Amino acid sequence: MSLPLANQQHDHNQCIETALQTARQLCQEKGARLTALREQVLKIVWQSHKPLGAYAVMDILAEQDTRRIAPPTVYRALDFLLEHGLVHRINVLNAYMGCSHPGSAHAHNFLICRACDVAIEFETDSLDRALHSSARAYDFEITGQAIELIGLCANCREETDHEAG
Amino acid sequence: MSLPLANQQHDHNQCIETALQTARQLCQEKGARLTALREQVLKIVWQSHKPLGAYAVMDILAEQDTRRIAPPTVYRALDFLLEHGLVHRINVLNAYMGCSHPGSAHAHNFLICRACDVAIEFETDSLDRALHSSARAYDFEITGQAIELIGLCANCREETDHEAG
DNA sequence: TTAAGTCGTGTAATATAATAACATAACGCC
DNA sequence: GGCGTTATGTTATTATATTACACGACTTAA
Repeated sequence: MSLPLANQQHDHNQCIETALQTARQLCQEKGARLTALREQVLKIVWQSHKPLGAYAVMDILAEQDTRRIAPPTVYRALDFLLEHGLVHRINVLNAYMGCSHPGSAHAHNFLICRACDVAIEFETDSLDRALHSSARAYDFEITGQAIELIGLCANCREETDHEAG
Repeated sequence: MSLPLANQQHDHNQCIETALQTARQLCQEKGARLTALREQVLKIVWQSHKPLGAYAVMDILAEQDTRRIAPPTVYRALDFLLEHGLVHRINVLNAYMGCSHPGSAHAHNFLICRACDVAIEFETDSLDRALHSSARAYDFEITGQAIELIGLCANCREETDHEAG
């Protein structure tokens, strides 16, 4: 199995372009208004594969744009994007990142590297099954989930090994 | 399978007592100092099976004690308790709750009822296996995890059903 | 028994994250 | 154009968490 794109050298502009295109299409289909501001925020969040805090987004927004940007502006845009599945919130980091598979119904599971901060979105049937079977065992109805694994990605572990060895 | 204690009528004083006893023993074994303040905070966190915010803990502490309590006091105590596995942090709620199985090596998975706020700690082999197999697939080394499932517990779902029906 | 060192706690200020409440502007539709 | 709805702007505030430094209590060893 090959490593996820986030861990490889890749043309990230392509990631951004794809994300924006998909977002536009999905919003059009749903009749949701992907306004200039919302698209700008989505693009900022997609600048890298690292989750970005709301205030970081705000700062970048302020740089790109001369007008003064206040927190609600950013949070509203993020809320819109969250609602439509275009970004995810990483709770352990209080941060936001672009969704890699918007549109497709899928669970939101993350591997978060504490060295390089990259967050990798993944899904597996076995995990979903295990989660639902646990919930069933406790007679619990799942309506949302936050699965966040912290650790070291392949790249960073390599570097650490080199330093150590 | 019977419902977890948190969902049943039970003598909660017993929960608290057990938690405190276990904590004292574990700390003694490890040479960690469970000071009066730390024990007091642990007891407060254990007042219920609902995660409690740091500032809520602070308010209760202030009520119990005439001296003024500042945030660092609480956070330091919580940090100590977290370090020694006596409490958990629930990220989706920015809140803390007592650990049901301190001392035993175990993963920290939670079912969080959004109606009654009770959080149930659970563990299953299949979930652990699925998590580790996912991590392996992405060549990722797990060092920490936050598995938080949001939804409705059995009790609350019953009530909702009654209302609806 | 005191001096030095460590660890725990107190205190003030500040950083970071998020929301409330209300005003204004843009858009979509007759 | 006028009207209702949705989006954005603006100010203030709340919620969560940390920094930095001071003080005190206990530990150990000269």
